[in-house]
Amino acid sequence: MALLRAREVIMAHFRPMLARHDITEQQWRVLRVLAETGPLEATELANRASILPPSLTRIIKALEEREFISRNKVKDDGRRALLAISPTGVALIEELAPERTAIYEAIEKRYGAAEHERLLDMLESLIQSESAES
Amino acid sequence: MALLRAREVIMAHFRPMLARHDITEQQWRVLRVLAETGPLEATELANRASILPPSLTRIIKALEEREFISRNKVKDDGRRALLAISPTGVALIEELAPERTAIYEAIEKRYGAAEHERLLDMLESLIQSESAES
DNA sequence: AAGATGTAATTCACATGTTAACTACAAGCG
DNA sequence: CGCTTGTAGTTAACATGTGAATTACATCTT
Repeated sequence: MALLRAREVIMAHFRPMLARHDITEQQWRVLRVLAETGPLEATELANRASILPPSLTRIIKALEEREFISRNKVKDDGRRALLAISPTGVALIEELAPERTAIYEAIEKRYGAAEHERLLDMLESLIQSESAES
Repeated sequence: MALLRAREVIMAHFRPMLARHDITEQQWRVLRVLAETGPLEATELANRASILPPSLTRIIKALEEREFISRNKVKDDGRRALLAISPTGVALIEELAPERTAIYEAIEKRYGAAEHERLLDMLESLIQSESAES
């Protein structure tokens, strides 16, 4: 599957950066979503980060132990909890941001900025056409 | 990452079929590669199926136990082994082929055949431009 | 209020992804 | 020949993907 291979070659560029800071790709995704969107409940976070609930449970646990995120129970509903990125987490994201941008720009340079954008549009379109199924 | 989500929505269509026959997506990929290409050594098979060696070792073991594939050591080199799909494996692939085709055609119908082909070309191009790095 | 139903999150079991270390064998080199 | 280097495959350790079952809590219904 071309989608699989494409994702592999892209992520290969980011892995050294993530390994240097001892976080996984998924942990990074979770932190980025929280940094960009603000505090979220677990279900919403799982959707936005494309991570399944069982995985998210484990990731949250790991990130909480390292104090990159915090959790606060929602009153009025004992099930839910609001997850928020901590200052430490924000600092990590900000530290990685320049490198992340540089990597993306390098990819765009090789592949072509216009192609890159067109590819993203097509992928979004594909996701739309398929995810709208009953 | 759009690539991740796109892959998810596509594979979601195939999972019920695979679950019915009690094989995983990766096992299916391995069998298809062997069916299409003929007997291969493990390294080559791993590359073609986009599966890492440790995963392939486990998958081969599982497929061997169910007698979907066979392995024969290469004489002159005690390390290598030729992996080949068995008649049982071929039968499984052939049984699934029509359904697989139908699913792809349904996707093309929703997304557009021309779009689909263009997307594949762009993905291949991206893979080329990135995988050629030193 | 008690029971049925629904929902958020977790836990379980197993398969795979990922990196590093390791084994077994081959090929080159002094 | 014995040693080094290289290569194919495996094993180990840990994180995530995946589907099913479970827990805890809410809400609905009567």
